[in-house]
Amino acid sequence: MTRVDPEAPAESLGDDVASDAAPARLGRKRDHTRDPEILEAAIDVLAETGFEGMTIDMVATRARAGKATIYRRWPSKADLVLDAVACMKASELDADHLPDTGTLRGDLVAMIRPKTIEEAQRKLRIMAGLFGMISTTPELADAAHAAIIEPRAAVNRALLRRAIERGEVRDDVDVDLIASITPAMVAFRLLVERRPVDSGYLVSLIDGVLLPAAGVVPGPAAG
Amino acid sequence: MTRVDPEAPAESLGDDVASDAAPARLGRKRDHTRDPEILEAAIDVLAETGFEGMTIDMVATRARAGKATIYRRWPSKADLVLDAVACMKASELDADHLPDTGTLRGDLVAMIRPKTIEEAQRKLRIMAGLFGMISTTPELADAAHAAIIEPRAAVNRALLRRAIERGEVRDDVDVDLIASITPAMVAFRLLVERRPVDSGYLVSLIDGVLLPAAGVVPGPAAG
DNA sequence: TCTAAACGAAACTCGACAGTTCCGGATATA
DNA sequence: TATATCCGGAACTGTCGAGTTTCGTTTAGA
Repeated sequence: MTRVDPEAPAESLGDDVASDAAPARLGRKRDHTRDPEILEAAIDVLAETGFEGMTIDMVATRARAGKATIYRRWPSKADLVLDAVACMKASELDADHLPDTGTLRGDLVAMIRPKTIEEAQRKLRIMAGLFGMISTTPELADAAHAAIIEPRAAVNRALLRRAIERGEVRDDVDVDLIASITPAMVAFRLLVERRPVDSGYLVSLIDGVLLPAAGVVPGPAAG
Repeated sequence: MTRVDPEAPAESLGDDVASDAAPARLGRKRDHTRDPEILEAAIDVLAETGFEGMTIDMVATRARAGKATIYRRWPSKADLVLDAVACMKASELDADHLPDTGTLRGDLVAMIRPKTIEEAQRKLRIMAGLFGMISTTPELADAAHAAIIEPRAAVNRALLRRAIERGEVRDDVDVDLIASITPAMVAFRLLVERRPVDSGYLVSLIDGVLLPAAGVVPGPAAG
Protein backbone atom coordinates (compact mmCIF):
# COMPACT_ATOMS: atom_id res chain seq x y z
CA MET A 1 0.00 0.00 0.00
CA THR A 2 2.14 2.81 1.33
CA ARG A 3 5.43 1.10 0.53
CA VAL A 4 8.47 3.29 0.88
CA ASP A 5 11.01 1.52 -1.33
CA PRO A 6 13.51 4.34 -1.78
CA GLU A 7 15.40 2.62 -4.59
CA ALA A 8 12.55 0.93 -6.40
CA PRO A 9 13.72 0.20 -9.95
CA ALA A 10 11.68 2.02 -12.54
CA GLU A 11 12.02 -0.91 -14.95
CA SER A 12 9.93 -3.18 -12.76
CA LEU A 13 6.91 -2.29 -14.87
CA GLY A 14 8.47 -1.93 -18.30
CA ASP A 15 12.08 -2.55 -19.25
CA ASP A 16 11.74 -1.90 -22.95
CA VAL A 17 10.63 1.71 -22.49
CA ALA A 18 13.31 2.48 -19.92
CA SER A 19 14.22 5.69 -21.69
CA ASP A 20 13.72 8.07 -18.80
CA ALA A 21 16.19 8.18 -15.88
CA ALA A 22 16.62 4.41 -15.80
CA PRO A 23 20.41 3.92 -15.39
CA ALA A 24 20.08 0.18 -16.15
CA ARG A 25 22.25 -0.68 -13.14
CA LEU A 26 24.34 -3.77 -13.15
CA GLY A 27 25.38 -6.11 -10.38
CA ARG A 28 23.34 -8.52 -8.28
CA LYS A 29 19.70 -7.48 -8.01
CA ARG A 30 17.92 -6.93 -4.75
CA ASP A 31 15.95 -9.99 -3.70
CA HIS A 32 12.52 -8.51 -3.12
CA THR A 33 11.09 -11.80 -1.93
CA ARG A 34 12.82 -11.00 1.37
CA ASP A 35 10.74 -7.85 1.88
CA PRO A 36 7.60 -9.54 3.24
CA GLU A 37 9.68 -11.84 5.44
CA ILE A 38 11.44 -8.87 7.00
CA LEU A 39 8.17 -6.98 7.44
CA GLU A 40 6.55 -9.98 9.09
CA ALA A 41 9.50 -10.36 11.41
CA ALA A 42 9.16 -6.67 12.29
CA ILE A 43 5.47 -7.14 13.07
CA ASP A 44 6.26 -10.16 15.24
CA VAL A 45 8.88 -8.29 17.25
CA LEU A 46 6.58 -5.30 17.45
CA ALA A 47 3.79 -7.40 18.92
CA GLU A 48 6.13 -8.85 21.52
CA THR A 49 8.16 -5.83 22.60
CA GLY A 50 6.50 -2.65 21.33
CA PHE A 51 8.16 0.04 19.26
CA GLU A 52 10.61 1.22 21.90
CA GLY A 53 11.63 -2.28 22.93
CA MET A 54 12.14 -3.45 19.37
CA THR A 55 15.67 -3.38 17.95
CA ILE A 56 16.72 -3.75 14.34
CA ASP A 57 18.98 -6.61 15.42
CA MET A 58 15.94 -8.50 16.71
CA VAL A 59 14.19 -8.05 13.38
CA ALA A 60 17.29 -9.05 11.42
CA THR A 61 17.83 -12.16 13.52
CA ARG A 62 14.19 -13.18 13.31
CA ALA A 63 14.18 -12.71 9.53
CA ARG A 64 17.58 -14.42 9.18
CA ALA A 65 18.82 -11.29 7.46
CA GLY A 66 21.71 -8.89 7.94
CA LYS A 67 21.15 -5.49 9.48
CA ALA A 68 22.66 -3.88 6.39
CA THR A 69 20.07 -5.65 4.24
CA ILE A 70 17.32 -3.97 6.23
CA TYR A 71 18.92 -0.53 6.08
CA ARG A 72 19.44 -0.94 2.34
CA ARG A 73 15.63 -1.10 2.00
CA TRP A 74 14.29 1.21 4.70
CA PRO A 75 16.09 4.39 5.73
CA SER A 76 15.22 4.14 9.42
CA LYS A 77 13.52 2.07 12.09
CA ALA A 78 10.49 4.34 11.95
CA ASP A 79 10.12 3.81 8.20
CA LEU A 80 10.41 0.06 8.60
CA VAL A 81 7.70 0.00 11.26
CA LEU A 82 5.44 2.30 9.27
CA ASP A 83 5.78 0.05 6.24
CA ALA A 84 5.31 -3.11 8.30
CA VAL A 85 2.08 -1.82 9.81
CA ALA A 86 0.79 -0.55 6.48
CA CYS A 87 1.54 -3.89 4.78
CA MET A 88 0.00 -6.00 7.56
CA LYS A 89 -2.09 -8.46 5.65
CA ALA A 90 -5.77 -7.81 6.07
CA SER A 91 -7.53 -10.27 8.37
CA GLU A 92 -8.62 -13.59 6.91
CA LEU A 93 -11.72 -12.84 4.88
CA ASP A 94 -13.05 -9.48 5.94
CA ALA A 95 -14.31 -7.49 3.05
CA ASP A 96 -16.41 -9.49 0.62
CA HIS A 97 -18.30 -12.56 1.76
CA LEU A 98 -19.81 -11.65 5.13
CA PRO A 99 -22.21 -13.92 6.98
CA ASP A 100 -25.83 -13.41 6.00
CA THR A 101 -28.09 -15.08 8.52
CA GLY A 102 -31.08 -12.83 8.07
CA THR A 103 -30.77 -11.06 11.42
CA LEU A 104 -28.26 -8.53 12.69
CA ARG A 105 -27.67 -10.60 15.80
CA GLY A 106 -27.08 -13.73 13.76
CA ASP A 107 -24.58 -11.93 11.54
CA LEU A 108 -22.70 -10.45 14.48
CA VAL A 109 -22.52 -13.74 16.35
CA ALA A 110 -21.41 -15.51 13.19
CA MET A 111 -18.45 -13.14 13.06
CA ILE A 112 -17.21 -14.56 16.38
CA ARG A 113 -14.60 -17.19 15.61
CA PRO A 114 -11.54 -18.26 17.60
CA LYS A 115 -9.23 -17.26 14.75
CA THR A 116 -10.83 -13.83 14.57
CA ILE A 117 -10.49 -13.28 18.31
CA GLU A 118 -6.87 -14.39 18.29
CA GLU A 119 -6.02 -12.10 15.42
CA ALA A 120 -7.78 -9.17 17.02
CA GLN A 121 -5.79 -9.66 20.22
CA ARG A 122 -2.54 -9.78 18.32
CA LYS A 123 -3.38 -6.64 16.38
CA LEU A 124 -4.40 -4.78 19.50
CA ARG A 125 -1.14 -5.73 21.18
CA ILE A 126 0.66 -4.26 18.19
CA MET A 127 -1.44 -1.14 18.52
CA ALA A 128 -0.53 -0.87 22.18
CA GLY A 129 3.14 -1.14 21.32
CA LEU A 130 2.75 1.73 18.88
CA PHE A 131 1.04 4.20 21.21
CA GLY A 132 4.24 5.95 22.23
CA MET A 133 5.20 6.59 18.61
CA ILE A 134 1.64 7.27 17.44
CA SER A 135 1.34 10.50 19.38
CA THR A 136 4.27 12.01 17.49
CA THR A 137 3.81 10.43 14.07
CA PRO A 138 0.37 11.04 12.56
CA GLU A 139 1.15 8.93 9.50
CA LEU A 140 1.78 5.95 11.77
CA ALA A 141 -1.48 6.64 13.57
CA ASP A 142 -3.28 6.61 10.25
CA ALA A 143 -1.56 3.42 9.11
CA ALA A 144 -2.34 1.64 12.37
CA HIS A 145 -5.95 2.75 12.27
CA ALA A 146 -6.35 1.66 8.67
CA ALA A 147 -4.73 -1.74 9.25
CA ILE A 148 -6.04 -2.65 12.69
CA ILE A 149 -9.26 -0.84 13.51
CA GLU A 150 -10.89 0.15 10.25
CA PRO A 151 -11.37 -3.35 8.77
CA ARG A 152 -13.42 -4.48 11.75
CA ALA A 153 -15.41 -1.27 11.95
CA ALA A 154 -16.10 -1.58 8.21
CA VAL A 155 -17.58 -5.05 8.74
CA ASN A 156 -19.82 -3.75 11.48
CA ARG A 157 -20.95 -0.84 9.33
CA ALA A 158 -21.77 -3.18 6.44
CA LEU A 159 -23.81 -5.52 8.66
CA LEU A 160 -25.63 -2.56 10.18
CA ARG A 161 -26.47 -1.05 6.80
CA ARG A 162 -27.86 -4.36 5.62
CA ALA A 163 -30.00 -4.53 8.75
CA ILE A 164 -31.25 -1.04 7.98
CA GLU A 165 -32.11 -2.02 4.39
CA ARG A 166 -34.02 -5.04 5.74
CA GLY A 167 -35.95 -2.71 7.98
CA GLU A 168 -34.63 -4.48 11.06
CA VAL A 169 -32.91 -1.31 12.25
CA ARG A 170 -34.22 2.24 12.00
CA ASP A 171 -32.41 4.33 9.41
CA ASP A 172 -31.71 7.24 11.74
CA VAL A 173 -29.27 5.42 14.02
CA ASP A 174 -25.65 6.62 14.17
CA VAL A 175 -24.02 3.83 12.17
CA ASP A 176 -20.44 5.02 12.73
CA LEU A 177 -20.93 5.29 16.47
CA ILE A 178 -22.51 1.85 16.81
CA ALA A 179 -19.91 0.26 14.54
CA SER A 180 -17.18 1.51 16.84
CA ILE A 181 -18.69 -0.04 19.99
CA THR A 182 -17.13 -3.48 19.69
CA PRO A 183 -13.65 -2.29 18.60
CA ALA A 184 -13.61 0.22 21.46
CA MET A 185 -14.89 -2.15 24.12
CA VAL A 186 -12.65 -5.01 23.04
CA ALA A 187 -9.57 -2.79 22.99
CA PHE A 188 -10.50 -1.44 26.42
CA ARG A 189 -11.12 -4.88 27.84
CA LEU A 190 -7.84 -6.25 26.54
CA LEU A 191 -5.44 -3.34 26.96
CA VAL A 192 -6.82 -1.40 29.90
CA GLU A 193 -8.74 -3.88 31.99
CA ARG A 194 -6.39 -6.65 30.89
CA ARG A 195 -9.12 -9.23 31.08
CA PRO A 196 -9.72 -12.00 28.56
CA VAL A 197 -11.80 -11.35 25.45
CA ASP A 198 -13.76 -14.53 24.80
CA SER A 199 -16.96 -15.35 22.95
CA GLY A 200 -18.93 -14.94 26.18
CA TYR A 201 -17.83 -11.36 26.50
CA LEU A 202 -18.47 -10.63 22.85
CA VAL A 203 -22.01 -12.07 23.03
CA SER A 204 -22.82 -10.02 26.12
CA LEU A 205 -21.46 -7.00 24.28
CA ILE A 206 -23.70 -7.68 21.30
CA ASP A 207 -26.83 -8.41 23.35
CA GLY A 208 -26.19 -5.93 26.14
CA VAL A 209 -24.88 -2.92 24.25
CA LEU A 210 -24.76 -3.07 20.47
CA LEU A 211 -28.24 -4.41 19.71
CA PRO A 212 -29.98 -2.12 22.23
CA ALA A 213 -28.09 0.83 20.72
CA ALA A 214 -29.28 -0.28 17.29
CA GLY A 215 -32.83 -0.44 18.63
CA VAL A 216 -33.23 -4.17 18.01
CA VAL A 217 -35.67 -5.72 20.45
CA PRO A 218 -34.68 -9.10 21.92
CA GLY A 219 -35.94 -11.91 19.73
CA PRO A 220 -37.48 -15.18 21.02
CA ALA A 221 -34.03 -16.77 21.34
CA ALA A 222 -32.62 -14.14 23.69
CA GLY A 223 -33.06 -14.62 27.45
CA MET B 1 -1.17 5.04 48.56
CA THR B 2 1.45 2.65 47.33
CA ARG B 3 4.33 4.93 48.25
CA VAL B 4 7.73 3.33 48.05
CA ASP B 5 9.83 5.53 50.31
CA PRO B 6 12.75 3.18 50.98
CA GLU B 7 14.13 5.25 53.83
CA ALA B 8 10.90 6.44 55.41
CA PRO B 9 11.64 7.32 59.02
CA ALA B 10 9.74 5.13 61.45
CA GLU B 11 9.30 8.10 63.77
CA SER B 12 7.01 9.90 61.36
CA LEU B 13 4.03 8.54 63.26
CA GLY B 14 5.42 8.43 66.78
CA ASP B 15 8.81 9.74 67.83
CA ASP B 16 8.43 9.03 71.51
CA VAL B 17 8.05 5.29 70.98
CA ALA B 18 11.02 5.05 68.63
CA SER B 19 12.43 2.13 70.53
CA ASP B 20 12.62 -0.37 67.70
CA ALA B 21 15.29 -0.07 64.99
CA ALA B 22 15.12 3.73 64.85
CA PRO B 23 18.78 4.82 64.71
CA ALA B 24 17.78 8.46 65.39
CA ARG B 25 19.98 9.69 62.57
CA LEU B 26 21.43 13.13 62.67
CA GLY B 27 22.22 15.67 59.98
CA ARG B 28 19.88 17.62 57.74
CA LYS B 29 16.49 15.94 57.29
CA ARG B 30 14.98 15.09 53.96
CA ASP B 31 12.57 17.75 52.83
CA HIS B 32 9.45 15.71 52.15
CA THR B 33 7.52 18.72 50.90
CA ARG B 34 9.47 18.22 47.67
CA ASP B 35 7.96 14.76 47.11
CA PRO B 36 4.64 15.89 45.65
CA GLU B 37 6.37 18.53 43.53
CA ILE B 38 8.66 15.91 42.02
CA LEU B 39 5.78 13.50 41.49
CA GLU B 40 3.71 16.18 39.77
CA ALA B 41 6.65 17.07 37.55
CA ALA B 42 6.96 13.39 36.67
CA ILE B 43 3.27 13.23 35.77
CA ASP B 44 3.61 16.34 33.61
CA VAL B 45 6.58 14.97 31.71
CA LEU B 46 4.83 11.62 31.42
CA ALA B 47 1.77 13.22 29.87
CA GLU B 48 3.93 15.07 27.35
CA THR B 49 6.47 12.46 26.33
CA GLY B 50 5.34 9.03 27.54
CA PHE B 51 7.37 6.65 29.67
CA GLU B 52 10.09 5.94 27.11
CA GLY B 53 10.51 9.56 26.12
CA MET B 54 10.70 10.79 29.69
CA THR B 55 14.13 11.30 31.22
CA ILE B 56 15.00 11.81 34.86
CA ASP B 57 16.76 15.03 33.87
CA MET B 58 13.50 16.38 32.48
CA VAL B 59 11.73 15.62 35.75
CA ALA B 60 14.55 17.10 37.80
CA THR B 61 14.63 20.29 35.73
CA ARG B 62 10.85 20.67 35.82
CA ALA B 63 10.80 20.19 39.61
CA ARG B 64 13.87 22.43 40.04
CA ALA B 65 15.58 19.54 41.81
CA GLY B 66 18.84 17.67 41.41
CA LYS B 67 18.89 14.25 39.85
CA ALA B 68 20.55 12.89 43.00
CA THR B 69 17.64 14.19 45.07
CA ILE B 70 15.28 12.09 42.99
CA TYR B 71 17.43 8.96 43.18
CA ARG B 72 17.74 9.44 46.95
CA ARG B 73 13.95 8.95 47.16
CA TRP B 74 13.12 6.46 44.41
CA PRO B 75 15.45 3.64 43.45
CA SER B 76 14.68 3.75 39.73
CA LYS B 77 12.74 5.52 37.01
CA ALA B 78 10.14 2.77 37.05
CA ASP B 79 9.56 3.21 40.79
CA LEU B 80 9.23 6.96 40.38
CA VAL B 81 6.64 6.57 37.66
CA LEU B 82 4.74 3.91 39.57
CA ASP B 83 4.59 6.17 42.61
CA ALA B 84 3.64 9.20 40.53
CA VAL B 85 0.74 7.37 38.91
CA ALA B 86 -0.42 5.88 42.21
CA CYS B 87 -0.32 9.27 43.93
CA MET B 88 -2.12 11.10 41.12
CA LYS B 89 -4.68 13.12 42.95
CA ALA B 90 -8.17 11.87 42.35
CA SER B 91 -10.25 14.02 40.00
CA GLU B 92 -11.99 17.07 41.38
CA LEU B 93 -14.98 15.74 43.31
CA ASP B 94 -15.61 12.22 42.20
CA ALA B 95 -16.63 10.06 45.06
CA ASP B 96 -19.13 11.64 47.41
CA HIS B 97 -21.51 14.32 46.19
CA LEU B 98 -22.72 13.17 42.79
CA PRO B 99 -25.41 14.98 40.84
CA ASP B 100 -28.93 13.82 41.70
CA THR B 101 -31.35 15.06 39.09
CA GLY B 102 -33.90 12.31 39.45
CA THR B 103 -33.16 10.64 36.11
CA LEU B 104 -30.20 8.60 34.94
CA ARG B 105 -29.88 10.76 31.85
CA GLY B 106 -29.94 13.94 33.91
CA ASP B 107 -27.23 12.61 36.21
CA LEU B 108 -25.02 11.49 33.34
CA VAL B 109 -25.37 14.76 31.46
CA ALA B 110 -24.70 16.71 34.66
CA MET B 111 -21.36 14.91 34.90
CA ILE B 112 -20.28 16.55 31.63
CA ARG B 113 -18.21 19.60 32.49
CA PRO B 114 -15.30 21.20 30.60
CA LYS B 115 -12.96 20.61 33.54
CA THR B 116 -13.93 16.96 33.67
CA ILE B 117 -13.37 16.48 29.96
CA GLU B 118 -10.00 18.23 30.09
CA GLU B 119 -8.86 16.13 33.01
CA ALA B 120 -10.01 12.92 31.36
CA GLN B 121 -8.04 13.77 28.24
CA ARG B 122 -4.92 14.47 30.25
CA LYS B 123 -5.25 11.21 32.16
CA LEU B 124 -5.83 9.22 29.01
CA ARG B 125 -2.73 10.73 27.43
CA ILE B 126 -0.79 9.60 30.49
CA MET B 127 -2.31 6.15 30.10
CA ALA B 128 -1.23 6.06 26.45
CA GLY B 129 2.31 6.97 27.45
CA LEU B 130 2.34 4.06 29.88
CA PHE B 131 1.19 1.35 27.48
CA GLY B 132 4.66 0.19 26.57
CA MET B 133 5.59 -0.28 30.21
CA ILE B 134 2.18 -1.58 31.26
CA SER B 135 2.52 -4.80 29.30
CA THR B 136 5.59 -5.82 31.29
CA THR B 137 4.73 -4.35 34.71
CA PRO B 138 1.40 -5.55 36.10
CA GLU B 139 1.69 -3.36 39.19
CA LEU B 140 1.87 -0.31 36.93
CA ALA B 141 -1.15 -1.54 35.03
CA ASP B 142 -3.06 -1.84 38.30
CA ALA B 143 -1.95 1.59 39.48
CA ALA B 144 -2.92 3.22 36.20
CA HIS B 145 -6.27 1.49 36.16
CA ALA B 146 -6.99 2.49 39.77
CA ALA B 147 -5.99 6.12 39.23
CA ILE B 148 -7.30 6.80 35.75
CA ILE B 149 -10.11 4.44 34.81
CA GLU B 150 -11.66 3.16 38.01
CA PRO B 151 -12.81 6.52 39.46
CA ARG B 152 -14.92 7.28 36.42
CA ALA B 153 -16.29 3.76 36.15
CA ALA B 154 -17.16 3.94 39.87
CA VAL B 155 -19.22 7.08 39.29
CA ASN B 156 -21.09 5.42 36.46
CA ARG B 157 -21.76 2.36 38.60
CA ALA B 158 -23.10 4.49 41.44
CA LEU B 159 -25.42 6.43 39.15
CA LEU B 160 -26.63 3.19 37.57
CA ARG B 161 -27.32 1.55 40.91
CA ARG B 162 -29.32 4.55 42.04
CA ALA B 163 -31.33 4.35 38.83
CA ILE B 164 -31.97 0.69 39.57
CA GLU B 165 -33.12 1.50 43.10
CA ARG B 166 -35.49 4.11 41.68
CA GLY B 167 -36.90 1.46 39.38
CA GLU B 168 -35.80 3.48 36.35
CA VAL B 169 -33.50 0.66 35.24
CA ARG B 170 -34.16 -3.07 35.46
CA ASP B 171 -32.09 -4.79 38.11
CA ASP B 172 -30.80 -7.53 35.82
CA VAL B 173 -28.64 -5.29 33.62
CA ASP B 174 -24.87 -5.82 33.60
CA VAL B 175 -23.83 -2.80 35.65
CA ASP B 176 -20.09 -3.33 35.23
CA LEU B 177 -20.38 -3.67 31.48
CA ILE B 178 -22.56 -0.58 31.07
CA ALA B 179 -20.36 1.46 33.42
CA SER B 180 -17.36 0.72 31.22
CA ILE B 181 -19.01 1.99 28.04
CA THR B 182 -18.10 5.65 28.37
CA PRO B 183 -14.51 5.11 29.57
CA ALA B 184 -13.92 2.66 26.74
CA MET B 185 -15.51 4.76 24.03
CA VAL B 186 -13.86 7.98 25.17
CA ALA B 187 -10.44 6.34 25.35
CA PHE B 188 -10.99 4.87 21.90
CA ARG B 189 -12.17 8.14 20.43
CA LEU B 190 -9.23 10.07 21.84
CA LEU B 191 -6.33 7.64 21.52
CA VAL B 192 -7.23 5.48 18.54
CA GLU B 193 -9.50 7.58 16.38
CA ARG B 194 -7.70 10.74 17.54
CA ARG B 195 -10.86 12.78 17.23
CA PRO B 196 -12.03 15.39 19.73
CA VAL B 197 -14.06 14.39 22.76
CA ASP B 198 -16.59 17.17 23.32
CA SER B 199 -19.94 17.37 25.05
CA GLY B 200 -21.70 16.63 21.78
CA TYR B 201 -19.96 13.30 21.50
CA LEU B 202 -20.59 12.47 25.13
CA VAL B 203 -24.31 13.24 24.82
CA SER B 204 -24.63 11.10 21.71
CA LEU B 205 -22.81 8.36 23.61
CA ILE B 206 -25.26 8.61 26.50
CA ASP B 207 -28.38 8.77 24.35
CA GLY B 208 -27.21 6.48 21.58
CA VAL B 209 -25.45 3.74 23.53
CA LEU B 210 -25.51 3.89 27.31
CA LEU B 211 -29.20 4.57 27.96
CA PRO B 212 -30.40 2.02 25.37
CA ALA B 213 -28.08 -0.55 26.95
CA ALA B 214 -29.56 0.32 30.34
CA GLY B 215 -33.03 -0.17 28.87
CA VAL B 216 -34.11 3.42 29.46
CA VAL B 217 -36.72 4.49 26.91
CA PRO B 218 -36.32 8.00 25.46
CA GLY B 219 -38.12 10.52 27.63
CA PRO B 220 -40.17 13.46 26.32
CA ALA B 221 -37.04 15.63 26.06
CA ALA B 222 -35.17 13.29 23.72
CA GLY B 223 -35.57 13.87 19.98
C1' DT C 1 29.83 25.26 66.97
C1' DC C 2 30.76 20.94 65.07
C1' DT C 3 29.07 16.94 62.40
C1' DA C 4 26.41 14.29 59.28
C1' DA C 5 23.24 14.34 55.92
C1' DA C 6 20.35 16.66 52.34
C1' DC C 7 20.29 20.04 48.79
C1' DG C 8 21.09 21.74 43.47
C1' DA C 9 24.29 21.39 39.91
C1' DA C 10 27.38 19.24 37.11
C1' DA C 11 30.65 15.75 35.77
C1' DC C 12 31.13 11.04 35.23
C1' DT C 13 30.52 5.69 34.05
C1' DC C 14 28.47 2.33 31.50
C1' DG C 15 25.44 -0.21 28.63
C1' DA C 16 22.20 -0.19 24.85
C1' DC C 17 20.92 0.75 20.40
C1' DA C 18 20.47 3.35 15.71
C1' DG C 19 22.95 3.55 11.94
C1' DT C 20 27.55 2.61 9.17
C1' DT C 21 31.20 0.09 7.30
C1' DC C 22 33.75 -3.88 6.08
C1' DC C 23 34.15 -8.68 5.02
C1' DG C 24 33.90 -13.07 2.13
C1' DG C 25 30.69 -15.14 -0.85
C1' DA C 26 26.86 -15.09 -4.33
C1' DT C 27 24.76 -13.34 -8.64
C1' DA C 28 23.37 -10.79 -12.57
C1' DT C 29 24.87 -7.80 -16.47
C1' DA C 30 28.36 -6.55 -20.03
C1' DT D 1 35.28 -13.26 -17.22
C1' DA D 2 35.30 -8.66 -15.17
C1' DT D 3 32.42 -5.61 -12.52
C1' DA D 4 29.07 -3.78 -9.65
C1' DT D 5 25.77 -4.83 -6.46
C1' DC D 6 23.51 -7.89 -3.51
C1' DC D 7 23.66 -11.16 0.57
C1' DG D 8 24.41 -12.50 5.86
C1' DG D 9 27.49 -11.58 9.52
C1' DA D 10 30.18 -8.98 12.42
C1' DA D 11 32.79 -5.10 13.92
C1' DC D 12 32.53 -0.36 14.47
C1' DT D 13 30.89 4.74 15.63
C1' DG D 14 28.18 8.02 17.95
C1' DT D 15 24.57 9.27 20.80
C1' DC D 16 21.60 9.09 24.54
C1' DG D 17 20.03 8.15 28.97
C1' DA D 18 19.94 5.53 33.59
C1' DG D 19 22.25 5.62 37.50
C1' DT D 20 26.56 7.28 40.39
C1' DT D 21 29.75 10.35 42.24
C1' DT D 22 31.61 14.79 43.44
C1' DC D 23 31.40 19.54 45.04
C1' DG D 24 30.17 23.60 47.40
C1' DT D 25 26.26 24.97 50.12
C1' DT D 26 22.55 24.52 53.48
C1' DT D 27 20.28 22.74 57.57
C1' DA D 28 19.10 20.06 61.63
C1' DG D 29 20.74 17.79 65.87
C1' DA D 30 24.41 17.00 69.48
